Amino acid sequence: VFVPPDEPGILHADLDAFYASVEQRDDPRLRGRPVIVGGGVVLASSYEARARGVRTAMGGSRARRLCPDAIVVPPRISAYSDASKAVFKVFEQFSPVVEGLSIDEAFLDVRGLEHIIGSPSEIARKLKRAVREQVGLPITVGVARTKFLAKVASAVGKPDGLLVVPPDGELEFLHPLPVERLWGVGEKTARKLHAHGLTTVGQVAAVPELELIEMIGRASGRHIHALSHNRDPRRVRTRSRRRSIGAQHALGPRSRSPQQADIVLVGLVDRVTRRMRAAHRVARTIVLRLRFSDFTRATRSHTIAEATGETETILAVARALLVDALPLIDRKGITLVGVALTNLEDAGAVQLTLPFGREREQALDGALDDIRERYGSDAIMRAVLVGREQGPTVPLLPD
DNA sequence: TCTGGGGTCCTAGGACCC
DNA sequence: TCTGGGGTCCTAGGACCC
Repeated sequence: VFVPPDEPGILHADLDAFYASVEQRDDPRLRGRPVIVGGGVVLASSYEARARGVRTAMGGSRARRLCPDAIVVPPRISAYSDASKAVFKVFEQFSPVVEGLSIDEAFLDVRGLEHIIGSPSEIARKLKRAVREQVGLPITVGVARTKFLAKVASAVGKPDGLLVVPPDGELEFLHPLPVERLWGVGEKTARKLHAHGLTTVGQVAAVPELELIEMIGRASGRHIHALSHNRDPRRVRTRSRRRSIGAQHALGPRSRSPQQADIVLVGLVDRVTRRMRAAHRVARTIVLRLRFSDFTRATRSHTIAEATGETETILAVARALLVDALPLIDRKGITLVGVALTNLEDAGAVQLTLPFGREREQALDGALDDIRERYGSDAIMRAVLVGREQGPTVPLLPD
C-alpha cells in the first residue's frame, strides 16, 4: 500500500482529567461534581473543579479555598494503572504502531489502514467510542500529519473532543498559538522568548535559527525553530526501554532531620530495588536527589563498576552519598529525599561497548572469548544491539 | 500560594585514553 | 617548553513533561 508521507495519519490520544475521570467512573456520586484527587497537593482534578481555577500541582489548601464544595479523594494508583492498561489494549485494536508517552496518552500511526478500519478521522471517532464503551473513560484525539501538531490538536480539542488539522491548514492553526504551546517550551524558556518580544509561534518562526540558539541554547533553539516552521519528522515508534527508575518522598514539616532523611532513604531504596528486580534490570549508577527549605535542589551520584540489583549494595552507596551531602543538609534544611537508579542493564547480561571502525570486529571477538571463558564454550548467546549515535552498546545475554 | 511523584533529555567541565 | 585532535565516561545541574 502506498502511503503518501503527507497524509494526516498520526493520532494523539489523551485521556481527559485521567485520575479524576477514573474516580467519577467508579463512584457515581462524583459524576458532574468537582473532584480533586490527592490531599496535600492536587494530583488531578475534574473539569468541574478546573472551572473554578483548581490546577494540577496546586497546594491542597488553596484548591479547597477556590472550590470549597470539591470532593477530595485519595489517589488509587493501582486503579489508574489498570485503567491505563485497558485503554492501551483498545489503542492496540486500532494500530500496531502505538507509542505510549505517559500513563494517559499515546501516539498512534494509522496510515495505511484506510481500507481496513477507515480514514484517520474515522479511526479517531471509533477509537473514542471504543474507549468510552470498553473502559468507560472520556478521551480527546488530535489528528494531524505530524506528532507535534497532533499533540497540540488534542490539547486544543479538550475535553472529550476530536480535532483534525488538515494538511493545508497547518500554519494557520499553528502560528497564532502562544509560544507556551510549543512542546519543550516551559516557564523558563517562555520567559526568555517573551523578553525578546516573542509571544506567538508565528513570531518565533520569523526569527533565524542562530538567534534562537543564542537566546535559549542549542538543542532547544533548533527544536523550536523546526517546530515553529512545522517541521517534525519524528516517527511514531513503540517505546524504547526505560532508562531510569526512581522514587522520592517529600518530608513533612516535623520530620526534616538528617536521621529522618536516612529512614526515608531506606524505604525508598527498598521500593526502587524491588521494582527494578521485578523488571529484570540492574543498575550501575545511584543518584541521590535532595531538596532544601529554600527549594533549591542538589544531586549526588556514584557509578559502580558492576551493575547490581541488590538492596544492600545500593543502600550502602545511597547512604554514603547522603553522608557526603550532610554539610549541605545542615546548612539548608532538607525537605525531600529521592533515589534514582540509572545506567540500567538487563539482569544477567554481559554488556559491552564496542569501538567504531576497524577494531570493532576484533573487540567483539575478544569479548566473545571472555564470555566463553566465563560461561563455558557451549553457552548460547542472544545478542541484542542497542544502537546509539556514538559507541553502540551490545549486551550479550547468556540463555 | 507554597509547591507530589515519576520520568526524559541536554549541557558543561574534568578525567582519561589513544 | 609547549602542547593537537578525537573520543568516552562520570558528575552535577537544569529544563521540561505528565
